[in-house]
Amino acid sequence: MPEGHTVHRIAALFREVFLNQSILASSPQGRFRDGAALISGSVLERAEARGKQLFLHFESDRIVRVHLGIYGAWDVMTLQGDSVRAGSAQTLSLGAPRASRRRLGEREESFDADEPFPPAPRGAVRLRLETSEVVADLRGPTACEVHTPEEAASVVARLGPDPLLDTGIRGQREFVKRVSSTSRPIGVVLMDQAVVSGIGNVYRAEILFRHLLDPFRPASTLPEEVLVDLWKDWSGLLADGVKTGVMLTRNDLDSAGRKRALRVAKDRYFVYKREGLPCRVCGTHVQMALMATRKLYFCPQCQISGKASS
DNA sequence: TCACAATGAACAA
DNA sequence: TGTTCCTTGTGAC
Repeated sequence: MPEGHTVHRIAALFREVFLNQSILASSPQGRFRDGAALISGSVLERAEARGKQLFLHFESDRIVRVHLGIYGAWDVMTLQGDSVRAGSAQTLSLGAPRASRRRLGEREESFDADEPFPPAPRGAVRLRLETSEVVADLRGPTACEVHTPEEAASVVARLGPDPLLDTGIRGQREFVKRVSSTSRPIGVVLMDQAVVSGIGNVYRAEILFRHLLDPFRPASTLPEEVLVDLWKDWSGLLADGVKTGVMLTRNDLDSAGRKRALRVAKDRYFVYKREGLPCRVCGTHVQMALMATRKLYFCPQCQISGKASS
């Protein structure tokens, strides 16, 4: 996934292309046929992200909640250039108009494709949202459901603060309170969406490294100033991820290195998926351990044994 | 062709 | 703690 930054980008893109428009909804795959029928033809009134959850508010108090899970993705295709003309039957009969695709999910890409618009669904499309100029295909989500406002509210109520929504001191206080009230390992707690929204397996490992924290240390033993730093760091990383579409967590790069890392995934991280490779700071081999059923990467020197006994 | 991993989380026991 | 679900791309054969 699609960690928190991806979902905020999707919400922003949907506001850009779908807001206040009547949307055709369908489920080419069939597994969301009833839900799609409930909303099809109605106007999208709001599109919002909270952590990893996307909420699409349609008329008549119908809210579609989408959670991409570990490999869900949206494929968004828009007509380019003379979009209105290109979409007309007359132009279509002349040949395929040019479409632009943008995928937002486990990997983002954009490319041009010479194919008719709207393109035929490829693969298992759970939900297709469509106007005359834009098609968005959803594949592989963990959750895609139509909610009442009450049901949506109860989902939101179970989520920890999101730095993009809970700005200022309130979000920070809520984060500090929720983290410090549990003795579970900080590496587990950062992944818990009831504690803080939007952090996934990549950001978890990278944030812990950036603060030279032992992932196994009980959260309740961390000083408040460390927790404040963690919150501020997550806020900055999330904002940066939303802006660039990339999880670039290294803060040891010059501008050329940063530019390269935006292109090359292997250059983006301190420890994530770098098991056995030398730590970028101390050269010790990065280790991997399972934590909260997920692969956790860390530097045993920087984060555990090498730390001053503070 | 096939096994497997992947940025996630709900559920059972 | 372990199992299950969702889908696709990759890399080994």
